[in-house]
Amino acid sequence: MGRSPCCDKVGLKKGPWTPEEDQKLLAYIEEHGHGSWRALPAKAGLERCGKSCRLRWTNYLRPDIKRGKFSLQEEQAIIQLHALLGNRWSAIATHLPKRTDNEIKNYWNTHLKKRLTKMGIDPVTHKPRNDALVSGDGGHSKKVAANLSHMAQWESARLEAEARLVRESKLRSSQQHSLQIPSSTTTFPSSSSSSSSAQVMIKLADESPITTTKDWTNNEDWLLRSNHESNGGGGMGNAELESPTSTLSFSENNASPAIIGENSNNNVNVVVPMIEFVGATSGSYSENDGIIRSINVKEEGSEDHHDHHQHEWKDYDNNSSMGTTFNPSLHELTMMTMESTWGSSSHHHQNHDHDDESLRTSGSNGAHVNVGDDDDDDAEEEDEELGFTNLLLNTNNNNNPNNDNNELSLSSEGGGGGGGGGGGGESHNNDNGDSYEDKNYWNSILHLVDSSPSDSPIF
DNA sequence: AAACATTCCAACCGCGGAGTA
DNA sequence: CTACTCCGCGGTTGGAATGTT
Repeated sequence: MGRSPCCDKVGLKKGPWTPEEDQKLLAYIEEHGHGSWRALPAKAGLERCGKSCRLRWTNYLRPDIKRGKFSLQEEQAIIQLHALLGNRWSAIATHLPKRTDNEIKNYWNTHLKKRLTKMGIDPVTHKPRNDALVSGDGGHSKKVAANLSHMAQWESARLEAEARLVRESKLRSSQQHSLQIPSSTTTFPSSSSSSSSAQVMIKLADESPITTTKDWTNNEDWLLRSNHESNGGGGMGNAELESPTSTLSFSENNASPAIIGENSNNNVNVVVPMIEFVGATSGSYSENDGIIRSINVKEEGSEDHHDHHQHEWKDYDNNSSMGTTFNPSLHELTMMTMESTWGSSSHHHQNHDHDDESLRTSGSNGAHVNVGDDDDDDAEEEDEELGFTNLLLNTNNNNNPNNDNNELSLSSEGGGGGGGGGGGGESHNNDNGDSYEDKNYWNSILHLVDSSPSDSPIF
C-alpha cells in the first residue's frame, strides 16, 4: 500500500557516491549489517536516504559482485532467462549470482536488446518480428525468420505442454499418472506480442495466430479456442486459462518442484510443472545425466496431499548439493518444453529411443553450444556476436571459425551457403520438430537453469 | 582538434507487496 | 479492516565516457 516517503527530505544528499560515503557505508555494514535501511544512514553518518544506501550496497558495494564484461555464457543465460522470465531482472539475477539485477537490466537494455532487434527478433517476445517476416528484402528476412522459427517453435512447445498440464490436472485422477508426450507439429505465422516475455505463453495464446496440429488424444482445443475467444476480454483473465496462465506465471516461490520420474527405458515421458491445485508429486531423476525422467502426480486429496509443498528436491546436477536454490518452476518449464519439443517427432508416443537421450545429454555431436565451463575467454571475446547467434540458431556448421558474419550466420548462410539457406532455414526446422538446433538451445537453457546460482560452474 | 552523436551505467523514481500495529 | 512503514522491483534518467564526423 503506502508509498515510502522517499528521499525528498531536505538535507539528504543525492547523486553519485563519493569514496568517503562508500567507505562509511561499507564499514558500517561490515560491522553491524545493514539492519533497517531506513535507520542505517543516521547510524552510519551518511546524509543519504536508506533507499539510496541500499541501492549503493546492493548494486555496487556488496562484496560478492562480479563486475566487468559479461561473458558469453552470461549473455546466453540472460537471453534465455529473459525469454522465460521476461523483465524480471531480480529473478534472472538469481541465476547469475554475482551479477545484480540492475547490471543485468542495463546490459540487456544497452546490448542484448539491440542485438536481438537487429537480428529481427522481438526482444520482448523473443519471436521473429513480423516486419522482418514481411519486409521485402529479397528473401533475407525470410531466411532469418525461418531460422528463427525455432524460437517460436519452443513457444508452441510450451503451449502444448501447458495445455497438457491443465488437461491432466483437470482429470483429477487419484492415481498416479504417467504422462506421455504427444506428437505435434506446429506452424508459426507468429505475431509479436506486446506482453512481457514472462507472459509469452499466455499472451502467445492470446494473440498469436498459431495453428497447432495436434494428435494428442482427446485433446480438446481449449487452449487455442479459449485464447482467441478471450482476445477482446482483457488477456489472460479468461477463466478457461486459469490453470496454465496462473500456474506458469513463474511464481518462483510458490511453484512446487518439478515432477520427476523414470520409465523403464530411461526415457522421458513428460515433465510437467507442479502446481498447487494438482497436489502431491513424487518421482526421481536420472543419476546418469541429471535429467528429469518422468512425472508422477498425486492428486490433491490423496493421502500425500498434506505434503505437497514439501517435496524433497534432488539437485539435478550430480555435483551439487541438495537444497540449492535454482528455480523449480523455471526448470519445470524448461524441461516441459524440451520434452514436448523433442518428443514431438512421430515415433515418440511411447518408446523414445536413444536419440533423445544422446541429444539431450550433451548436444555434443556437431552442434556446439557452450553452456558449461568454458575458459576460452579469448574466443569468447571474438565470438561474442557469433556465439550468441550460434546459441540461438546453432547452425549446422557453427563450429566453423570462419563463420563470422553475424547476420549471415544468423540466417544460416554461413552454413548453408546460399543454396542451403532456404533448405537449411526452412525445411530442417519445423517439420519434425526435433532438430538439433532446438535441442541444443533447450539443452543450454536446461543447463543454465539447472545450475544453482551458487554452484553454477558457468559463472 | 572540435563538435556532435552515441553508448553506458550508476542512481533515482515510483509502484506494489509484505508485514505490522 | 485500515493505515502505515519498510523493502524490493522495474522503468527511467542524467551525465560521463567513448566514438564518429
